[in-house]
Amino acid sequence: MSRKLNNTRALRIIAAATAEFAKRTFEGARVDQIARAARVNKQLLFYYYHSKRGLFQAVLGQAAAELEAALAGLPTATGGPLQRLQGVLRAQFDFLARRPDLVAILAQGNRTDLAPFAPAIRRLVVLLAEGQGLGQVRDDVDPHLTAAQALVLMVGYLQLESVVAASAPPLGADEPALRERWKEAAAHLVVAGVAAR
Amino acid sequence: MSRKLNNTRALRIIAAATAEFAKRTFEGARVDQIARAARVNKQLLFYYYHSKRGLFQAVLGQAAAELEAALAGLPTATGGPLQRLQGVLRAQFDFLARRPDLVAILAQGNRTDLAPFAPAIRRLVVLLAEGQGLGQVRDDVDPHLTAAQALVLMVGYLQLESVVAASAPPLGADEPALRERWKEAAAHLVVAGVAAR
DNA sequence: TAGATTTCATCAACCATTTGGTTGAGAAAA
DNA sequence: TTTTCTCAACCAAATGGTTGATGAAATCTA
Repeated sequence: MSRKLNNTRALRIIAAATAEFAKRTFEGARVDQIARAARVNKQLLFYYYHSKRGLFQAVLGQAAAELEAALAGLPTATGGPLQRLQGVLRAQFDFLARRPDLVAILAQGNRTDLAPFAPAIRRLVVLLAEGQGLGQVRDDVDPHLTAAQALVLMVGYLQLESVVAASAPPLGADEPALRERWKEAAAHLVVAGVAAR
Repeated sequence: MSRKLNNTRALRIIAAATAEFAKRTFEGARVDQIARAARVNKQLLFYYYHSKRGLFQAVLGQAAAELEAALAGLPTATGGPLQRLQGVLRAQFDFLARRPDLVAILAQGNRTDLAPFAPAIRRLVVLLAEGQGLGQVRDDVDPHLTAAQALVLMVGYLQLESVVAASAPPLGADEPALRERWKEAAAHLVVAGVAAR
């Protein structure tokens, strides 16, 4: 039962650590608290991951993997490249919005590690290039730059949501939630910005 | 000489604290290090600001004030609302890019405090509304939302610059630096996105 | 104005608590 | 019986915060 238990516990540890690192930042996170939340002895963390930093790397890696897997599994919309682009943008945003912890972790990762958002960007780049091939996306658009803009629009919003909410909100009671409106506006801005006229 | 000295030291403290908080996050920042960098006794920090958090609030307030002052002093471009909008976008980005410490501090502030980027957004809202009045900005554009998008595009980039750089960079040697290209692309995206057709 | 006193500003030395990390030993598999 | 896993107790270092004392202005007093 050790293997099973081990695995289960390792998962619990990663989950707890993800939450803690996301909420409190690497420096702010307390190893003790992670252990308690995972219902494990603190030493187990060091046994598995050697150090706080090692644990964080594990969390980061798993978060990146999760993101990549989720993006790969997104439903492929139908229609032309522009419509598919819009669909992918919406789906990516929805996923990121549902997993703010991943966003927080990965955004921290950028300081130490390589780009964990790369798969998300790549996906967009492909669609944009495809659109250019079909003459539906303007040729003077740089797919990489535009894809990165789209990502920043999504990730940046999720990190600054309270700023946006605090400064923008004359929003009627029945209006769609700010987040939904953002999603639509961002997807629209990108698509409209690259569409060949 | 006490008043002068006090003031000078207070300034040094704020400066040092801004740098430290920006680089290492509130939790990661070490009071000791701030004191050393400001060449003051550690206790002086507590004498002035009572606690680490208090010091951070002071830093945050001063950063917000600095941002507001700088934005107010931006040169007003000439031309129609759209051109002025583009000018303001460029100028705001330039300023924020030159003061990454302010960005880092203010972005942290959002978790605890009210929106410190509000003045920047307001400025954009005014221009957009003006453009709508003149029929140069589409009526279905929500000025608040669009202004926030522009801000996220700028601030988000500065926070995720390494991600963007790591995932996008097939950039030729003589091309303008990534940051410059981003500035232009972002300003263009926003302006083109709202312009009445 | 000289002196007394109160207030402001500054510091070195401390301190209680918390932190990441160890130790050594015992279960449980293999 | 060797390897893998788990834990309670421990520890040195660091951290935010405190104490008590001391120049030096500013304020008051005679």
